[in-house]
Amino acid sequence: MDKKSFYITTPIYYPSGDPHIGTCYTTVACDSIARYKRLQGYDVMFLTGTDEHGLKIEQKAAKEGITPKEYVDNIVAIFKRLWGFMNISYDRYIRTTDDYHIATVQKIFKELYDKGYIYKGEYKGKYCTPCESFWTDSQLDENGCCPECHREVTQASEEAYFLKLSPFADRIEKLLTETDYLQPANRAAELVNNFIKPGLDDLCVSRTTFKWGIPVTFDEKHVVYVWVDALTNYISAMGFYNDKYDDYGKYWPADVHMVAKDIMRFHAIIWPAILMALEQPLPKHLVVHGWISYNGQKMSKSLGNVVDPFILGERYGADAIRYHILREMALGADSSFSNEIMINRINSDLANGLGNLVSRTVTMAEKYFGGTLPEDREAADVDGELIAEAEALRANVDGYMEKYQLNNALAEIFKLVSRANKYIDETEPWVLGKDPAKKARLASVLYNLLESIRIAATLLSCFMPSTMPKVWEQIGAAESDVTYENAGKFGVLPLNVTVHRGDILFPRIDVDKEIDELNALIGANKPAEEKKIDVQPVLPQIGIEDFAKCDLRVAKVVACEKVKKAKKLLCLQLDDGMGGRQVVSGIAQWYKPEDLIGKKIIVVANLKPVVLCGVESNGMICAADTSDGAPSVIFPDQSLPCGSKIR
RNA sequence: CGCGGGAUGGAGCAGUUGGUAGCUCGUCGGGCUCAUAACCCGAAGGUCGGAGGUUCAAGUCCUCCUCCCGCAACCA
Repeated sequence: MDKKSFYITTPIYYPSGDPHIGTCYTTVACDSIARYKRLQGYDVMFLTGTDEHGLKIEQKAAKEGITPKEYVDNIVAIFKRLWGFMNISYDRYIRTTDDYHIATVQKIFKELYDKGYIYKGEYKGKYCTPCESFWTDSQLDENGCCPECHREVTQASEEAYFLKLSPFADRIEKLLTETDYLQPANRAAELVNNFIKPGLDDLCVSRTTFKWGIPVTFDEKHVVYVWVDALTNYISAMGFYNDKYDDYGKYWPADVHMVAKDIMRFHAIIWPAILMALEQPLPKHLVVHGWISYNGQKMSKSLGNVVDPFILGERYGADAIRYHILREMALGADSSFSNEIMINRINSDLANGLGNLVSRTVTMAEKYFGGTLPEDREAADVDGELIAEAEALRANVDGYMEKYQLNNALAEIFKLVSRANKYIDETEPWVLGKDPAKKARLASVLYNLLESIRIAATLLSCFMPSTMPKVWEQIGAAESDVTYENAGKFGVLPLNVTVHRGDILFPRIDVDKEIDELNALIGANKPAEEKKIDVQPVLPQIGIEDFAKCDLRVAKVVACEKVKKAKKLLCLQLDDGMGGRQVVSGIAQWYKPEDLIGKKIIVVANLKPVVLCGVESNGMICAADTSDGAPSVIFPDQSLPCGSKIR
């Protein structure tokens, strides 16, 4: 008889940098679901991979003087090493540079073109000739110039292919609002209001300005632009329109695409549209999770607060990291990460709770019975509650797993761990141990504990796959005891089970000491990173007369406040030695008003006035760009008089 | 009035279809000693952002307001 199939995917990650804790979260969550489904007996297909084309990759590779393929090969190796390290049990790893994927994309592109969903049009935007790149207005730098080379851009257009989305708008809206496709469903409003109601724009799906992509077969100067390339990985990996695999009929439609909220839009709107155009079935669920923030801040490479999963995993073990991020992260919402929260969680749940429970139970079995329980038993009323909870656990966990609420599933399992710890206090086995007449009762108590542990550890093995087998070993459970089937039953271990005391499962961590050491590690990394500033090319030469046009002056900040309605703007009142002036500067994220008041700074005094967010600005404050994107205001010699001219 | 999310004991969060406000951590007190200074019990601590309204009854529904966080706009 055929097993029921279950197909789950992570996004394919863009290898423009090393993987971090956020990519880790998605992947670990998918892995745990995949393992749970396997435990339940499903025929699981778990797909992950990398999205390897695009301008950014091409440029990064060029900068390092290697081919794009060499560049992505290097990063993919890091991804795979991390997934190995984190025990990710993916069944297939797709790279969009694989031949079979390329073949699929080309066929799909041609089919959509033949059907009339893709048409040739004009792509308009700001174009930088030296970089051969188009930029949207929001990508341009502060001077309205190219964000890469900071030279002027021109309004230009190029020929490009577009995918029609409007024919699918109604169906997509219904998909989002009337089905359980999108989870959590409350995000549907956001999508509908922002993208569908204003009218779906046709999507640019090809480019001629870079080469690192999949060529359009019938128009060689075009390469396929990200959407049709990346999203179709979910079906090309199953052999759709290619000869590499033959599982499309078996696994498609996918049961779950899991993504972070930043790419929800593409999976909620564009991907269904592509499938509708291809007349293929739609995936069953799109599960969207939030971001992990670090000490309340958004995690970003430029802020230097990206959590490196390798460092943490080496210190605490992959399972502890897996547990922490799964336990802390509620499905829909963002969650904050900090070293302190993580260590406390590991200590209280894993070391004090589960690890200690196993330790004390196994120790008592050895101490009182030499490791092997006698077969005589004596039940008592207090046993009932524990046993009932243990027997009900699997069904409760199932319920949460169905809804992909992994944090709640884990909470449920740890309730049983707590209950078992309490049971030890209730039954006082150390008292029973002193009375030879209570041997049978003591054996019952320890057996009930071992059984509770067995059930919890069986279910937990999906979340912490490397540690739970050690638990099984310690409590004397055989492989046949730790099945899904047996996780729903109490009384599976043999009556005369033999335990084997082992190493401490999760060592307790000294919080203060550990945090100091982690901070030291981060501190050690910082200076090294600062050396890696991308030095920007020097602008074209100018004559001294051009420079003389800039009137730079020393001025003192006499007052400073945030501009209302603007997040990034500070409004400064300056004493420029000429009666004063008001300047608006986009540094509110990095400087507080009190940081600047009373200080002398350098101002470009003859800049044309502009109005920003309704406030007039007469000049510009000089600041240096730093490696992390934050400006660093230049403070001149504070004894200089206001109005001093700089040349 | 750009879109959306949020505001609940010290911290982080639950609160389903409205009916005595819960959980985890932390704090304080007690118990126990099998265990990884772990475990168990108890206590303190909240006018559920503010103001109105609907209702016998609102954290939970309606209106207005304040503040925070993403995205969009402004980083001269």
